[in-house]
Amino acid sequence: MTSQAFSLDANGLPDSTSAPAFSPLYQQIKGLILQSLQSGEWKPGEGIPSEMDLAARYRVSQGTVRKAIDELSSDNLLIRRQGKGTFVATHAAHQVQYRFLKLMPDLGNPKSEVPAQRKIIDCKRLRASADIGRVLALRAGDAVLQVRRVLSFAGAPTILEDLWLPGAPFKGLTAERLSEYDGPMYALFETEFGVRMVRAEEKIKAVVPDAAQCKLLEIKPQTPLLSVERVAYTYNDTPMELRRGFYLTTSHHYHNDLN
Amino acid sequence: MTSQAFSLDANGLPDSTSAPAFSPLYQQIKGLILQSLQSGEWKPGEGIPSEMDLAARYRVSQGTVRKAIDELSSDNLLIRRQGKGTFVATHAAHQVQYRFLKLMPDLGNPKSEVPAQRKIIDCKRLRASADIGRVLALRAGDAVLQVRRVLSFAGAPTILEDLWLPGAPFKGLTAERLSEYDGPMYALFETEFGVRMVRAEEKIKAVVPDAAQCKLLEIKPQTPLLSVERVAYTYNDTPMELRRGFYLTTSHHYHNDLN
DNA sequence: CAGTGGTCTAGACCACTGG
DNA sequence: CAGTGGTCTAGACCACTGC
Repeated sequence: MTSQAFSLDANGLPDSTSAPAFSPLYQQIKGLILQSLQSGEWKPGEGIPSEMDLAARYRVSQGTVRKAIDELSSDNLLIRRQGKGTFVATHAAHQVQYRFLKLMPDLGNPKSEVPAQRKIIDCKRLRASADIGRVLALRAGDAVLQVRRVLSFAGAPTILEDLWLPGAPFKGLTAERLSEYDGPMYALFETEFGVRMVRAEEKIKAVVPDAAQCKLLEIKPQTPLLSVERVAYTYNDTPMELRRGFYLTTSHHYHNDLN
Repeated sequence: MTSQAFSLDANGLPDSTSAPAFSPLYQQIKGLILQSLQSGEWKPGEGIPSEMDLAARYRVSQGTVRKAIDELSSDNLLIRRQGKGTFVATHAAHQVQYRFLKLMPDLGNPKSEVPAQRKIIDCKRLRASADIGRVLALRAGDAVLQVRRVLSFAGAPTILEDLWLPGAPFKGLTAERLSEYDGPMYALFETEFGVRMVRAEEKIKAVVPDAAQCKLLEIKPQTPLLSVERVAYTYNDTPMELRRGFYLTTSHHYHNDLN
């Protein structure tokens, strides 16, 4: 790919052709950086070239590159570290163990939380149902990986998760691989399958568990649970995971900041 | 207040006194703008001076003011409109009716949702309990306003809310005022009491309703509900409202975007 | 048309990191 | 110390709004 793939010249002058859709230079730079991230030119955890280097590469000023990186940084795709450089964000960072998990203990601060104990209940391949296929943008009958697992905190089963992954990108994922891996599941997806989850949407309801769920979570019937249905996306807004979690909220809560 | 209340000169040179805590100019400008917002110099919905005017007022460049406004804008305290100016954010904006309410209908897009029907069940003054007082940063025994109301969508009772407000700032708030007002409650707080809610935190659990709640929401016992406990803050991180909502999630869900 | 926010540049200097 | 991101400035021009 050339370093001048965008349609404005270095001074931001628009094409002479009538172009009602105006896109600022820094947005186009942002797009180019995004492409390099998708293509794997810079991998999660690695550093990207310095602002000056990128400015030279794209033939724009440092300020323009800066604004592009600013946005990618606030989108949590890049992480800036003064004096060191700019790095590709990763779920494997030691700092925040579970970036998408918003369940917190009612008492005590989250940081002192002991790491969750994970147990894979089931992991099998099957054909996508209509519902699952639609959410994951698959064709009817495409292969899907289905996983069920339980997370326990301090020995108490607290989260039951069913998740569905498109078969193709996750070829070779087995219960063993999942069990052996010590760290966030999304970190394994990054290192083993090159799939980086960028954002997600959750729909939350209150539900009554069925018998199987009661048994796995060791609760008595009628104990209300939080149903958390998550769709996680990679770059390009491609859905790559459907996950339905059932959270026991007797001593935990789902935390959300509004602004 | 002078226009030079900050401790750096116009070129950003630090005080000669040893100052281990470095604060960039634009952060200080941000603080000054924040003060003007708190003091009511610019009221919700109104426009603030242009970037050039503010730059002159604070004796800095337009770019520095710009960066300050950028942050306030991404904090949802200001709203920029190209060609028109920069305005103080308000809950009264026609566009987004309920900025803090994340309950969405399962079917149909949120925008076509009919406005909620509101009904005040109860509104009384009492002394703060230990729990409430702690959350609202009141002294034990301070006056507190307690409100209970029900929101219905398309005729179906869906949300039961209990809320507690500090008595002093909301002096004069009655069930009548609440009932008569047509619009978001937070908009009424702004216009009638000069209290602007800036951010909030929510803790969500799944619960079983009691008899009174079943009756008000017209549901049968054991129907699980979402318990949404919200603390809302004004400027300065001052807590100004505790609200406990019970959401019926049979045909609605709590929506959350993760990134 | 003037006035607003939005983009872009070029250059200077500061704060932080690591060798 | 050199290299990185972070701040600040000054000036030019663009896109949008409303009179």
